[in-house]
Amino acid sequence: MARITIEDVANEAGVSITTVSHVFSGHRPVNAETKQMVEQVAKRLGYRPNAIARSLRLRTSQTIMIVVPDITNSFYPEYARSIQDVIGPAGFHSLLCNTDAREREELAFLEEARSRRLNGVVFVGFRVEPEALRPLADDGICVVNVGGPVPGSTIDSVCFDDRAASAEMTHFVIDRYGSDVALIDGDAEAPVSRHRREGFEDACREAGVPDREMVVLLEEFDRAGGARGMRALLDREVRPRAVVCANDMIAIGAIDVAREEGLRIPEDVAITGFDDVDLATVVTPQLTTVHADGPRLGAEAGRLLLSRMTGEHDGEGRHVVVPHELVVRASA
Amino acid sequence: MARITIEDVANEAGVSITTVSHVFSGHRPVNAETKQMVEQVAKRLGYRPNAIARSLRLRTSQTIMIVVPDITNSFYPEYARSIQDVIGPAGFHSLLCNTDAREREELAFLEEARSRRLNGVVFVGFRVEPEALRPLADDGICVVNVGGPVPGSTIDSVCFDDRAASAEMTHFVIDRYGSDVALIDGDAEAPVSRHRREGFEDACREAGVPDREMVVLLEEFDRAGGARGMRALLDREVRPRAVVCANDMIAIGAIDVAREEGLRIPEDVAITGFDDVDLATVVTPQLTTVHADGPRLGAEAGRLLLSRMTGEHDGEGRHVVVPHELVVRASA
DNA sequence: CTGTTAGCGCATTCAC
DNA sequence: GTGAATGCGCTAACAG
Repeated sequence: MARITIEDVANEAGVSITTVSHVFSGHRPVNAETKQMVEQVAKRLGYRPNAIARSLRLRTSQTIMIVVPDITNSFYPEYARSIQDVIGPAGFHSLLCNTDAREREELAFLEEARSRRLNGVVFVGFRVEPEALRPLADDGICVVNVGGPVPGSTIDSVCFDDRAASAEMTHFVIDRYGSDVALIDGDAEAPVSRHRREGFEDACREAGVPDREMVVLLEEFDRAGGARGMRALLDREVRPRAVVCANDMIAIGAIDVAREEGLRIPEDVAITGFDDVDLATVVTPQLTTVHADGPRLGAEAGRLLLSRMTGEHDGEGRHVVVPHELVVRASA
Repeated sequence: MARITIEDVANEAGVSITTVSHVFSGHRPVNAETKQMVEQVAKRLGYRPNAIARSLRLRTSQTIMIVVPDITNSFYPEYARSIQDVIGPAGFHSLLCNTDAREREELAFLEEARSRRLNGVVFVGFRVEPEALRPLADDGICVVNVGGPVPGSTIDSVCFDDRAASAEMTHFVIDRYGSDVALIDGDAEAPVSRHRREGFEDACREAGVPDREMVVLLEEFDRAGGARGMRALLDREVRPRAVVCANDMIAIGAIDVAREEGLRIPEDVAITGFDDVDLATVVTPQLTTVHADGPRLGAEAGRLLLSRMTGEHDGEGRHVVVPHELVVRASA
């Protein structure tokens, strides 16, 4: 129960703690016999180096924090896994943190990252401005924002061109089904939703839909939100011919109620998603959606972060846009 | 860039570090004015207590580790989230760790937990015996194993009765479609798969299926594994009338290829899942499956862990079995 | 090749 | 009500 320390090992082995330290770190040559002996003693005693003490001394925890809004949306686990795949081999650990898209949690995790002297943070913010990341960068924490750049900082950023993608999808839908189209968006404030909404509006305007006739609903980025939105849409006097959804989960929810109501998809209503998560090919009909490559996004973010943490890159923040792709399947 | 320490604050405020420490901890009364002043200085300087130093001193990190085999299977994120929901309010943080069901990773995380002097670990092991948890318990780490108990230890455990559930499902299927039934299991070694396989075999035997005619395939616990398994099954001379799958992801994969082959479900083949993840109600036809309540499992695990970490309970490990339920939908 | 020593930043025991 | 001093366990000068 009383933890074995490096000192216990040193005493037992009859050497100094310095020697023990070095047999573990390899930072300086140690006599082969001594080394072996120390290793044996350590094993016998069940010694485990105290990572906390080491972190304190080294002033680095070799760990990063991955902040996501909803771990329940499979887009994020895949994305997170991909980050881990790139930073893990370099010897970094990671904390996966779920904010539920709440401002308080977002801020709390950011503070937490400072407290724990983390080496890096990859942040998907829904409530908090990217500006909130500046203090971290000032503390020397490497950060990449998933979203827009933070000018004049060392903060890197990665994103999809959500606005363009959403506009493309909307154009596609209008071409096929006419301008009687609605959007079920995911969230009033989150940057993603704003961008996807703007893209939708861009396309509508270009198609000559007057502003006042644009149908935009704000729900939540999940299946229940999609269901609510679809119900609201079906209650209207004129039902939309096509429904663009701000992500796949919403689209699934929309499909749920469309089918409940006996509507055929896409014959009666066309429905599109966004993200192209696994679910998209599980629903019937398979979702027409925007393929937003989560793993790719994560890998990109991981690479940026890693190059900064290793010191390979410093200076002004870089910005990379990950390409998306329209995937036309059966739902529209 | 140079981190502000408690000493900086003390100097700037013209008090001792002891005082600063106490205004933050509240562990001893501090003159109201002094207190306010210190707080102001701290804010102005952007002081953040160093959690690492604190952990070293206090010998507790207030954090736990949640180890899962596949963060990409939505069962686990939901489960993990639920653990966090119970331990978070008590002031504990958590690390979510993904092993990809690999022995090396499982062991590495366990060691990691010891190194980091974590307060608790909730472990879902696929490769490593529960016995491997003993050293953690010996170190004073609170641990709950998701699976069987570890006799004579302070390790708590939670599980579903996988074997019974699997047998129930198999019985149900045999009742409906006859004894021409196959199992696509998920993994040769993992305890879950073993139990689900045993349940399947129990039921087959009871139904009079001779051992040598039992069809049991071992694939992986994911969609691709299910697809492979189903293809193998369809290549056989006599195709099974019903296919029991060891989890929902496998079942989805099986459905994918059944539909590709133009088979009707359940008219031509019945297919069942296990877990009842979100996907189960997204596929067509909706999955008949065993509802294994991930959030409930997590909550139970979290409760056990918390009661131990707070010292409310100590002594012999407790074991709780979370009830399951057969959910009959359209696929069988 | 090995050991002594000085902190890393904080909480806390004594002493005042 | 406040402060000085000690040590949590470890690494890395520095000094043999």
